[in-house]
This record gives sequence, structure tokens and C-alpha cells, in this order.
Amino acid sequence: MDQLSVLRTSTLQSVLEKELEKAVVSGQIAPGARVNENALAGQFGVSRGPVREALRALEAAGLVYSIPNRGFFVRRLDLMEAAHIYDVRAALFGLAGETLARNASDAVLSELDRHLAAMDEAARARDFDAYYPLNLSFHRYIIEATGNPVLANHYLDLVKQMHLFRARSLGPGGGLSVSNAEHREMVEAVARRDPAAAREAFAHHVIRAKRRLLAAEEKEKSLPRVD
Amino acid sequence: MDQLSVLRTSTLQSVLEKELEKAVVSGQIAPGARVNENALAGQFGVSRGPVREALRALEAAGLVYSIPNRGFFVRRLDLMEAAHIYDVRAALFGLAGETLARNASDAVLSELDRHLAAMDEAARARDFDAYYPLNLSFHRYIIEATGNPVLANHYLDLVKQMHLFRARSLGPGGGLSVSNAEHREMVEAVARRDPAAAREAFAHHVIRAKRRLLAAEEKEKSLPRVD
DNA sequence: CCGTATTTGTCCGTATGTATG
DNA sequence: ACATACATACGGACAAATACG
Repeated sequence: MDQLSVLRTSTLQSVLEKELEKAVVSGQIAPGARVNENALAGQFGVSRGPVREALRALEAAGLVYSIPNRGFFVRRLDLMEAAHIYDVRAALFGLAGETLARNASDAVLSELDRHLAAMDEAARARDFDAYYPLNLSFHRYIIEATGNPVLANHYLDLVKQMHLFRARSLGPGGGLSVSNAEHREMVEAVARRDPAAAREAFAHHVIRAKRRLLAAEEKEKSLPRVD
Repeated sequence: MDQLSVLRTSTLQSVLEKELEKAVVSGQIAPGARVNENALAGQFGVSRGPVREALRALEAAGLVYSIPNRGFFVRRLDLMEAAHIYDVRAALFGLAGETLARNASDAVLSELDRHLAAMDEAARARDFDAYYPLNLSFHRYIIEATGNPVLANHYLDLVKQMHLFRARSLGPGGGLSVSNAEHREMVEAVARRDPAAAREAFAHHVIRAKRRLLAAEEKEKSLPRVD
């Protein structure tokens, strides 16, 4: 079952890669779990060749790793790796802010304002379910509006990898309105055409997320473990 | 010929991946060239399976790309892509400087000084052949001394990709002593434990390289083409 | 525009290595 | 420690798509 409904639109490998990436990032295949080539090939109704190629691509993307003669495993991040990813993400996001401050068009600026207003409304209504996707789309729009695909690819790779950390995407901590205040600061620096301030605001936004993660973990450690 | 001398130390795929990466980065297989799976398999004395897996890994690393039913091609960078890579490299290298300024040990600091002294000597002697590898090892040491493997991997990926631009690594422009003056500024900021200044100095070092590239290209364009 | 040669995409069989009782 | 079961690594073959004459 779950046969590939897509026929001949592209290679099996590319379809499998997208499908497996979804399964890994969504946690459908848990971090640390072993990936069985035969089982996957059977599920998708294909042979092991395309499956292996797709897994090699995911390996290079840092989502799975392989041990010779043992197979593929979903990567699992420990706290230190997660912190390292946050630091790199902050640097890249800072570059995004700097870039936008230098050469964002007026159309981009007003689009940023639109996102900001929508999130403000959700924040006032304390509607987390509405805020979360808006927040995602805001960040994604920023990265793509830079016009630097190298930056976008590396950044989005890191976001995918963050899903491999056990503590799932702890949303905007400190409350929705606090988070959106940071967003406003970011957009204003871009509108002022101040690259240095924009870089600082954008990078700091990510660093704050890292600090919340570290703080939460520290708290976790001081509590008695139940699992 | 050129059979794989390594037997059973690891998988064929990983050996092929390293070997093909060398061939691509060194320009042995020219940017834009098509890669023939059968030919490669024959050259290395293996079957096409491991070759295809290795190529998928290199595809994810951005060194080759594939067109369905047409095969793999070595990626070729145009000027804009090269500029984008430089911008991201600058941001990452800036993070490296910031990180070192925060937590480099005394051992790391003195190792940086050693590199600096060696390059100073080569610069005074105007010995470019000696300076070049020292410069490479200086940059590599910096990236690894940060202790952030995520940063190191992304940075090194970008360095590899730069080899796919037609104008091969134009070394330190503006003369060896100018280049090393920038290095000194970088190391001093780290020694002062000044993260902001270090980030600035490190990032600027890369941005200057980008500007030299753009200037050289602009000059190129105004000249009559001969090829 | 059609036929042929070449190359890719996929599948399957076998050997080798690893885990487990 | 040994044997068995299982999964991976690799090679080889067939079909489909592309390139070329």
C-alpha cells in the first residue's frame, strides 16, 4: 500500500527523497531509528536501488547517517549539536537581514509589513494556532526575499535538521507579543536601510531562541527524570 | 586502470565519493562536463550502483547536478552565484571569528600567532609558493578551532564549490603583505577577546576577496574577448 | 521524420558482513 | 563459541528515454 501515485513526472529517486524527508522531518521515523531498505522498497513498491540513492542524498543533507554493512539511521541531535546549529542559523539569518536592508524593494517591505500586521492580530487574540504558521511563512519569506539561493538552501537545511532534536520546535517563547516585538524591530531596521542594525536584530532573534532552548534543558536536567 | 587500491576498508561508495570530489574540485573533470556513469564504473573497476550513489552525494553537496534521463553534469558557477557564495562564506567566517574571540584557548591563540609569523616571513621574502599553502592551512585551522562542526562543514562545502567558478582561486590580491595585514587584524581582535571586532575583521577579509573578484570580472568584460 | 546506438533508470540475484539465539 | 537468520553491498541484466545520423 501507499504506492507512489506520481507516475513518470520525475525519477523515483527524487520522489522518494522528498517522501523520506517528510517522514524524517515530521518525526514519522523517529530520530535514532534504523531505516530498513527492504521495508521501504516494499512500502513504496520500488526496488532498493532508488531507495539507496535517496538515502545518500538525505545523508549529505545531514538527516540520516550510515554505518558500513549496518545500514542507515535517522540522525539524532544532542544538545551541543543543536546549539551549534542555532549559532550558524543566527549568522545566516543575520546575513539575510543585512542583505534585505541593502536591497529590499518597496514591494518586499510592504509584504513584510503585511506579515507583521497579521501576526500582531493573532498575538492580540492570543491565537497560537493562527500565529504559528504565520511565523513560519514570515521567516521563509525573508529568506527567499534575499535573492541569495545559497543562503536560502543552507538556512533551510539547518531548519530541517533542528527537527531531529528531541524537544520539538518550542514555539516563540516569552509569549506571542514579545516575539512579534522582535519581528517589528527587525523589519524597522530593514525599512531604515540600516544593514548593521538589521543584521544584529535578525541574528539576535535566533540567538534568543537558542537561549530559551538551553534554559529549558537546564531546567529539565535539574528535575527528576521520568522516562 | 587506476583501479581502487583500497580494499574493504570501507564502502566503495565512500571511496568513489572522495575520489570524484577530488576530480571535480581539481578541475580534472571540467565544470559543465557531462559525467558518464559507465565510463566511471569502468575506470574504477566497479559497477554503476556505487557510482550513482556517490554522484547523488556530490549532487547534494552542490558539486554536480542531474537532469532526469540525461545524466549528471559538473556544476558550473556564474558570477552571480560566486558572489552569493562569497556573501555566505563571509557570514560564516565572521561567526568563526566571533566564536574564537569568545572561547579560544591560549593554545589556539599561540597557534594562530605561529601561522601569522610563518606567513609574515613568506610575505617578506615574496615567496608566493610558500605563502599559498600557509594561507590555506591558516584558514582551515581557524574553522576547525571554533569547535563548531556545523560551521566547519558548511564553510568547507562553500570553499569546494568556489572551485567550480571559471576564474580559479585568485590568491591573495593586493600583495602578500596586505593580505597578512588583514590576518594580523583578525588575530588581534581575537586576542583582545572582542567578538564584534573579530566578526567584522573576519567577514571583511572574505568580502575583500569578493570585491577583488568582481573588479577583475568587470575589467575582463571591458576587454575584447579572445576565446 | 525515422531508425539506430548509446546512456540512463530500474530491478533482481548473489556474496558478504552483522546480529542473535 | 557456533550456527542460523537477516540486512546490506555490489554486480549484472533488461527496459525506457535520449541523442545522433
